[in-house]
Amino acid sequence: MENLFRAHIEKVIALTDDEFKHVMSHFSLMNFKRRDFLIREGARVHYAFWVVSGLLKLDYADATGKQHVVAFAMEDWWEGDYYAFFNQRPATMSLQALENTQVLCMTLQDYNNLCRNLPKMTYFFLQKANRGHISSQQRILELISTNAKERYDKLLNRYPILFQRVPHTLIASYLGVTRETLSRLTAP
Amino acid sequence: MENLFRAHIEKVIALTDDEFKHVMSHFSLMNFKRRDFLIREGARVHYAFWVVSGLLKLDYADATGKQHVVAFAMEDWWEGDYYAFFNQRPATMSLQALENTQVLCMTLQDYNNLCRNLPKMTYFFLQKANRGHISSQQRILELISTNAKERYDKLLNRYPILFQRVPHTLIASYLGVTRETLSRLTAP
DNA sequence: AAATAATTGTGAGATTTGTCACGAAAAGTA
DNA sequence: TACTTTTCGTGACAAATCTCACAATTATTT
Repeated sequence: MENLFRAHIEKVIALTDDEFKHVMSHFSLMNFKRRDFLIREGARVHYAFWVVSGLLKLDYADATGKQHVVAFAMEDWWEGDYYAFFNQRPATMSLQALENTQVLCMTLQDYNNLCRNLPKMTYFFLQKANRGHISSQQRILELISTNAKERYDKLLNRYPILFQRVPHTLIASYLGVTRETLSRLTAP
Repeated sequence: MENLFRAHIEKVIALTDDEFKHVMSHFSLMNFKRRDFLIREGARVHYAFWVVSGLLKLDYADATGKQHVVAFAMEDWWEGDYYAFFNQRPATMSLQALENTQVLCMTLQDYNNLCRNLPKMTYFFLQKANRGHISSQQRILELISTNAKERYDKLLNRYPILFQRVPHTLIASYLGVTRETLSRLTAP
C-alpha cells in the first residue's frame, strides 16, 4: 500500500526515503465497510481521503431528499468534501463506501503542516488541485453541451469498470438523469 | 491596477514590496477590444489571465458548431484554458472579450519560475486552484440537481451584474439551456 | 441619421426527460 | 436455504425543453 501511495506521489515529485516517511507520518490508514459513511452531511469533516482500495460515492441530498451523485472515487483517487474540509464547515455532502474500502486520511492541520515542512508537497497538491479543477470543468462542459446518451457513452468508454461495480441508479444520478431514463437509453 | 492585483494576492499571502515587484515581473499587461479573442480554439495557449477590467467568456464549440459558455470572467477573476495551458496543448476552448478588457497575463514558464522562486506563490496558486475546483464542483451539483429556472434564479441572485453586461443568449448557454427556454422562464 | 447587425420574445409542434406504478430478477443477509 | 432488500426494466402519461420560424426591438457601425 505504501508503495502505491509513493508511486502516486512520485508521478508528480521525486521523494527520498526520508521525505516519504515524513509524508506518511501525516496520514493514517482507515477501513470502512460497505455502506459506512466517511463523511455525513451536516457533520464535521475531519479528513480528506486517498483511496487505497474499494470504491466511494460523494453525494448530496437536495431539499426534497433526492440524492445526487457528485463523484465516485476508486483506487488511487483523492476524494473529500473539499469545501467543508478547507473552510472547516459542516459537510455539504456525504461520502459513503460502496464497497469495503481502505483509505489514507489526512486532517487539514496535517495538510498545512505538510505543505509548510515539505514545500514540494505544496506543489504536489497544486498539481492535484489543478487536475481536479480541469476535470470538473470538462464535466461541466459535458453537462451543458451533451445529452444523456452521449454522457452515458462517454462515461462507459472512459470507466467501463464503474458499470460493473456501481448500481445503474447511481450512474444515472451521476449523469444527471433518472434511472428510468438511463435504462431506456441503454436498452435499444 | 497594481494595487488591485496586490490586494488580490494579499488576501491569501502577505508580500513585501520587493516580493510583489518580483511577482509583477512575471506578468505583462495586455489590452483587448470587445470581440477580440484571447484564446482561439485549436491555437497555442500562451497565457493564463487575470482580469483587471472588462469581461470575458470562455466557450467551447461542439461538433455541430454550437457554442457553449463554460465560464465568464469579470474583474479580479482568473481565467484561461487550463487544460491546454498546463499541458501545453492546443486550446480546447476559446476565450473572448465581451467588453474592452485589460488583463495581466502569465506564461507557463513564468508560473513555474514564480512557484520555484517564491514558494509562497505556490501556496497562493494552490488556494486559487482549490477554490476553483470547489466552485466547479458546486456548479456540477447545480447542473445535475436543479432545473433551468432554479439555476437561473441562483445565478441572478449571485451575479446580478452579469445580466446587465451579458446578452441573455450567453447566460442561457452558461445555464445549459436554449435562449428561448430562458426567455420563457423569465417572462411569466 | 441611416444602415446593418445583434438581441429578444413568442407561437407551434417535436423530442427528451421525468414521474408513478408494477413486477421480475438479482444480490445480500439471516 | 429461505427471506429480505435492492436493482432493473417497462408502460402510460405529464412536464420540461428543444427546434424552427418570424417579427419587433435595441445596439452598433458607417
